[in-house]
Amino acid sequence: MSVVLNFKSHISELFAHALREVAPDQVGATILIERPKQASHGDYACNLAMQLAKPLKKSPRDIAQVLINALPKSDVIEKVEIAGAGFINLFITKAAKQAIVHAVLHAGAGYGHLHLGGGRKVQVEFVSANPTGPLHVGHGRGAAVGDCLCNVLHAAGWNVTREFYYNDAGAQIENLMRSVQLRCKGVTPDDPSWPEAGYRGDYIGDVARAYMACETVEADDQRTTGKGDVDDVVAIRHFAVAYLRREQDLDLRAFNVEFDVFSLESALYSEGKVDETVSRLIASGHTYEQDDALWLRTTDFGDDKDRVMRKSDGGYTYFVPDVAYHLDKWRRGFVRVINEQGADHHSTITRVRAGLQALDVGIPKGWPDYVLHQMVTVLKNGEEVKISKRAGSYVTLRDLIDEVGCDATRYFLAARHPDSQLVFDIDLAKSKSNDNPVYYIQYAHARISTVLDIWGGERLELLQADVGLLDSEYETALLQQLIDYPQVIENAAQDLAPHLVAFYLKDLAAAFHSYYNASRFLVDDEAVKCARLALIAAAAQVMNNGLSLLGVSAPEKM
RNA sequence: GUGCCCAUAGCUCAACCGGAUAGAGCACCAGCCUUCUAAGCUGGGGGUUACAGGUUCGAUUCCUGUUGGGCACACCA
Repeated sequence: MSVVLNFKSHISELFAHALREVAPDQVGATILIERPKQASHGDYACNLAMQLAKPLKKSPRDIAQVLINALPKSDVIEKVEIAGAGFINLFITKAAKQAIVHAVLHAGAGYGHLHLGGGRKVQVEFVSANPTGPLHVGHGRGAAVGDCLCNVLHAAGWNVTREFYYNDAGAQIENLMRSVQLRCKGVTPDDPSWPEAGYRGDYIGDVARAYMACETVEADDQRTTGKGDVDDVVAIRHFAVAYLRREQDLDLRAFNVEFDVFSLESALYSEGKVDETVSRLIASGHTYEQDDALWLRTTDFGDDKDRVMRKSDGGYTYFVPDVAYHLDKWRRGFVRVINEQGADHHSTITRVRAGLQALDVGIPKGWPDYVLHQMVTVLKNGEEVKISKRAGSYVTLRDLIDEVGCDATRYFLAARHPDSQLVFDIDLAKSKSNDNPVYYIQYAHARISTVLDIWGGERLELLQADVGLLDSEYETALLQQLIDYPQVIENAAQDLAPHLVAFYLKDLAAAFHSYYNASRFLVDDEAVKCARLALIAAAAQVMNNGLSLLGVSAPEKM
């Protein structure tokens, strides 16, 4: 019997065939195969007959019967039923389900890898914090969601580039430099002369101390040494950015997030890309001068008002280098770009897209894609935490990692739909109890590791297992979970929704825990033992694969 | 005032792009360890999917409006 790995697409093909036969003029109909919520409705269901009822002017149940008669033979299908208003319910044979065990064990870490992306390039830009302070919780959410999204896209067959863009030019850097300079001179934020917009966190003092002590920091493949000269604003600026870039890098490393490319706003200026973009926009005819400023008519492209490009003081507004940056991405061959950002930046989307359209260089209208995550609030002892010692006005990512660990932080920040506001409950994330989903999943993995350890046999033996012995309701449920995994990857990649992986893993762990409590694995009957161990080894493999997408470890012991 | 996001069990959240009886966990109640990890499992109660309309065979899902919460609305970034 041939092994079918993706029942959904297999069944979909069967129906496509039947549709061509039964209603050749309706081949445009979308064939949707779904998993019914109720087991009595089969393993998969198709609603095609109901869709066709109107155009064919026949009752759905009649059409369903005709479709079923035209379905090609398939040895993975046990039976087909018509139910309800005209649903076609399909039942998969036990043997086909059981075969998943060997499929998983053979594929190993590759199980769940798909070819949806076809090796095409996609760039995901995320975090992109300004180098003006430690990363905060919001950046943490961006890092967790973005990194997990990259992993999911990679698993789905995309060639992923992770990119971090940092604004090392512009007003906020001047502000940073001035704040550090003041600290160098001994002025502190509680001084009345401290600028309203100045940065007040303790870390500014650290930067100042390091600069005055002529320390050397390494960041972005460069070594920068403090000059100790309080009047050299260029040196202070350079050092402060390098110092904070290094600090952010360390935070990211502690969070197990790595980037392939760092892009600098300042480079867009020094390489002439900003000027070129401005020239192109002027040439495009979408700009005009007014009040000593240069404007882009973004209203031509759906914005609610036009935007200033060049201020009356001669400087460019933020969105100009942003457009230049995205033009650069396009030219680097990224036909697909996804920007993961905090929702507080959503207003830039229209502007950037408008700017790119105005360039008229063939960039598609909706390019690039965006994933916006909503705000994070941090809770401890039932109360909102708003400050940290180091940063002052916000909770840092480092605080969370130090307090609850990398695994739990990543899990909680990635396990929610990005569109929903997130409450990060520190007490929950720290709790080593069954209300903590991270431990729940990891515990399942550790239990399997222990059982396999006690067994002590060679993994290769499991490949010989007679999986036909896996027949209980618990085993069937677990088999079904393993079968569903690739579909989860597909959905997560398509919807840019990495949280689906987190929910899936909870379900997978639940199916295993139930099985564990209901059955013994290390039984006397060699064949049964082997079959059961093969199944849980496969489950552990999928847990491993899924957890690695989340960037969460899969411990052998707990 | 305008735009974007959200609203589902007491709490935290799901629901496979419109499907069949809306699901988990926590909390509450009642059970399960001389057995491979009880950080686990089994059972129970708990819902007008914020509200009001609309679209159709069928709506938590799509459309309109209302209410409530968040975010953004600079010649800031």
